[in-house]
Amino acid sequence: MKVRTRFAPSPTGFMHLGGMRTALYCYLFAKQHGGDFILRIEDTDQERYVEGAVEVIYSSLKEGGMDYDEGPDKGGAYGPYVQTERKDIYLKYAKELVEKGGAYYCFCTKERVESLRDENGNVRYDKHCLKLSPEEVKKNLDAGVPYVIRQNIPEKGVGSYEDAVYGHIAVDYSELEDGVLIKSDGLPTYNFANVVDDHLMGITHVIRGAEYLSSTPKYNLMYDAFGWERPVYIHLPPIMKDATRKLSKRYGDANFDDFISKGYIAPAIVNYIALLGWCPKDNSEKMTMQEMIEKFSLDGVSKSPAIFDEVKLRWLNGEYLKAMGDEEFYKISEPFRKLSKTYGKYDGRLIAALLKPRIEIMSEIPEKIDFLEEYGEYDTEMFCHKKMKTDKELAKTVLPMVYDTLSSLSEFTHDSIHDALLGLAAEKQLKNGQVLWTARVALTGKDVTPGGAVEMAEILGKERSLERLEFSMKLLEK
RNA sequence: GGCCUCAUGGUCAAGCGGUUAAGACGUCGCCCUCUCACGGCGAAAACAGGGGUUCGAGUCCCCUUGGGGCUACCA
Repeated sequence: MKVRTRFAPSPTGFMHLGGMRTALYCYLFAKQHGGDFILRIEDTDQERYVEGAVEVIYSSLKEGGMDYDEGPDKGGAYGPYVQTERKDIYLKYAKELVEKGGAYYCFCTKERVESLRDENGNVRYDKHCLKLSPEEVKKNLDAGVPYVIRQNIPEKGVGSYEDAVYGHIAVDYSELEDGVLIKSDGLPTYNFANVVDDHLMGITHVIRGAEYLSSTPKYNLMYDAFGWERPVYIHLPPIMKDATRKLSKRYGDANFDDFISKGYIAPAIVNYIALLGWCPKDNSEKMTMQEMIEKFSLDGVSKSPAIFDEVKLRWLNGEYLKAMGDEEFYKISEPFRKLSKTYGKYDGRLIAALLKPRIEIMSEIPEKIDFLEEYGEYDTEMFCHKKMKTDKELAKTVLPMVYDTLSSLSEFTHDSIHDALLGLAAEKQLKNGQVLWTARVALTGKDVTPGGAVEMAEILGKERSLERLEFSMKLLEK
């Protein structure tokens, strides 16, 4: 049988990393088995619906490289893929479940249900309406009395199943309550819709967060009552912000889009979250999507919560950046270079190439290069460097030589500057560092720069380099 | 509160009865080097606690502690 998995988010906000990882595992598992990955929108909670959230789900999955085979914007043989568009289907199956004894109509008012609240504040429905005779039910229905449809959970017995990650799970039915399947607005709750849809859409493997671990026996009861085959369950441990808080949209820092705008790239994010809760057999860390598809395996999925570590994500992102071609980095870094005051004034390709191995996320770009535009009076103590064997007196003699050397250059390229400066050092019997350190300080007025004297001169260009050398020579005379 | 569930360095994690308890990030040190970064080498750093089972337990069982989840006409 063909494997079919589904990612079923509710459009209540932005795409957060926890959901992203669930989608990823669904995708990896399906693709590994040559199966289909389906996107279904669970929008039965009208109150939490957020405008635009569906589009974010589409674009995030696409950016993340998780192309779904069927979905609302893609079509497929099992549509529609939006639950509110499937309303009639649920009601039909709910009625069928009532016939089969797995559910029943409930006409109780909210007030009455509220009055059932126990000392812990938990409401547990007392099956009051289960005792209604068919005639009474029909009478109420005909009279248009508002109703919900509740699941009929056995009062005794144990519901158990084998989870592919957590193993044997057993819950006593007495712990479960007769939850609402169809709400008074006629829409189904998640508890019902997911069962009906997963069956109708031929989902073979249900992959979702571990928060459903203990309610799964309720779903199995429905599968059984309908006479449907239960899917394989694969529950996933949560991703945490820290030891006690789950990573959630509420903190506003777990959105995929936020990471993109901070200068992380999608493949790195996806690669990183894959590692939260899963470890490939060979312990690989940096993997392409294709490699992840090949290596994915359920016995490598862990059961314990994983804390999201942005420091490691940064590192991985940096690895991706370093492995990227210069031209590609030049292109994707454009929006971030634009944020710098140097934008448009220097050779963008040179700057990009210099930056690529030195940053982990692209939002670091402006601060790394803005110094190019901040040249001015600086502390000449920087010329003193013990290890380089440099000091101010040396600078006074070296700088004019550097000036002459550079000004005589007809071609101002990395190689020509490099050869000229090293040639100067050799000729004057100086250490490379004595010339280069001195030149770099004079050119930038900084003790730390991304790149050495040669790179700095190249970026600044001949005219600006000479100006700055001149400025530095005067500064030293003061 | 009840029920489900989890527990190896700071973090991600390998391990699936016998190992000097991997690896990665981070931290620190050294090397390379014109600073920074890259790269290379190295170090510190863990089986939550207590009982069993066993010749032998991080690995199996129980309890304790701690964490997470469920307990909605939310998903």
